[in-house]
Order: sequence, then structure tokens, then C-alpha cells
Amino acid sequence: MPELPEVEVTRLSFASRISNSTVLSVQIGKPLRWPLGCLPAHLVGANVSSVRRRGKYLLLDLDRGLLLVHLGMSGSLSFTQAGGSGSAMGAHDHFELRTTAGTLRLNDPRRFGAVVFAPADDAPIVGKLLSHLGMEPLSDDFDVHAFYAGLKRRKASIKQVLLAGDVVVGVGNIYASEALFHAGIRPTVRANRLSLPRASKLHAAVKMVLARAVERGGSTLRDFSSTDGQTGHFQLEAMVYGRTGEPCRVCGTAVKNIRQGQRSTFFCAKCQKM
DNA sequence: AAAAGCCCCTGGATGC
DNA sequence: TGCATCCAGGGGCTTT
Repeated sequence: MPELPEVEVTRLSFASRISNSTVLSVQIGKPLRWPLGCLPAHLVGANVSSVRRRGKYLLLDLDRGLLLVHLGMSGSLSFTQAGGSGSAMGAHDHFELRTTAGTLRLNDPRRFGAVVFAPADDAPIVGKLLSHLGMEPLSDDFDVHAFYAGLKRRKASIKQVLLAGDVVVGVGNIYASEALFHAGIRPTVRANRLSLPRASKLHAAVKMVLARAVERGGSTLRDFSSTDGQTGHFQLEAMVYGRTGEPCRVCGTAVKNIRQGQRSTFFCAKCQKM
């Protein structure tokens, strides 16, 4: 599901609403990818000051620590303003944070997502989950020369290096194919074979595609929506993702679909020659 | 150190 | 209608 744009759209949809609230109660459903890391009751009374994002993680700043939320493949959050009646936890609701401002709830059928509490920003669990992450593509630290240097160190295919997240974060399966299309780069090229000009074109394409996707509210393939229920629309303007056999929007050649590391990759063999 | 494969889990689409 | 198979926005862990 959620790549950087969806996570960012989710963040924007509730960050200001939950800020400066106090946790009233916490409910847990079935186990997620990792255990919460504290008793649910430990979060009660905590003040939520802000919501940040690092890669595909949402970071809720609490006065007593940090709550990391990852949406995995099928997760989505909802936020219901305080004062409503409040519904019971559904079969796929696995975490709920009821605060003075409203209720944040994680729905995640596949349960690849996670909610993890860390007592401090430098807690071991934070390091374990975040320390290996690469540059933030929409921030100033996404330097083109650092990007090029990162690619130089890797012999794997450029598509898989983008997905791996240790050079640049947030680019998942949809946006990797899309960015490579916009840069005119074949997904199978080894990362270290890209010249500086081509790496630089990809650098720009990654930024452009992700920023555009945020503007469009992300991509809703099946069930993504932000915390206020809004679905995304970027999938409607995808150039190659999910378009196997359909004509390339630029040259008309049928879009190809190949497998790379057990994931689908889409590209136009004519627009992305090498 | 880096790459490749496996696995976690549920549900929708497709084919017989 | 039922059942088997494949596929899906991620990513950590184990094995090469």
C-alpha cells in the first residue's frame, strides 16, 4: 500500500488535529508485525505534541517517548474527531489511540504494519528501525551527488536499489516504476552503471513523482484513504504502473511487466531503452 | 558488504 | 458454487 506519498498524505490529514491532545485510552487488536513495546496502559495520560514522518514511518511525538507507526502493505489510519459516538473495533482494526482530540485507529488486514513505542528518540528500537534509512527525497538533504555516490556503490538493478530504501527512502513499488519511466531509465540497469547526468535525471524524477503524488492525495489501488476517508488519485495518471499491455502514454508501445525480486516492475521498452 | 530468496498475513481476482 | 492458484502500496532476516 502505502509508499511515501500515502504516508505523508495520511500524516497531513491528522497531524494538526491530534497535536496537543492527551491519550485517554488504548486498545489493541490482533498482533501486528512487532509488539507494541509497552503495556497499552503506559500510554494513557501521554501528551501528543506533533506527528513527523521518516521514510514510510509516522512518528508521533509523546512527552514520554515516541510512537512509531508503519502501515505495511495494507494499513490505513482513520481519525475520528472527539465528540462522535465511536464505533467498536472491526475485525481488521488492530490499534486504537483515543485522545482528547479524537480517535486514531489503524486498520490493517494483512498485519504487516506495526505500532511500536520507544521511550526516547535514541532508544535501541528506534535505531534498529530507522538508522539504516537513506535520504528523505522531499527534503533538502536529498543531494544529487550523494544520490549518485550511493548508486555507485551498488551493483543491483536500479529498481531494486530504489526499493531497498538505504540510498533514498519512501520509493515503493508504484513510484519506483513511475520515476524510472520519467527518467527514461530501464529498471534492470545496474545502479552503478548510471552516469551522473542520468542519476541526476532520476533524482529529479523521484522528487517530481513523489511530490506530484502527494498533491494528488496518493494512489488508491484498493483501499488506501487518509485519516478523513479521502482516497488518492495519482493512480489515474500513472504512466506505466499497472498498465501491462496498454499503450505507453508517450509512444504507444505496449507497457511491459517483468519480475524483479518477487515484485512486479512496469516499463516502456522504447522510452526506457537503457 | 551486498545480493538474492523467504517469509510474515488476508483477501480479491481469475481459472477450472 | 466451490476450490486452487496467483497476486498485492513492505521490509526484516537468513542464506549465499
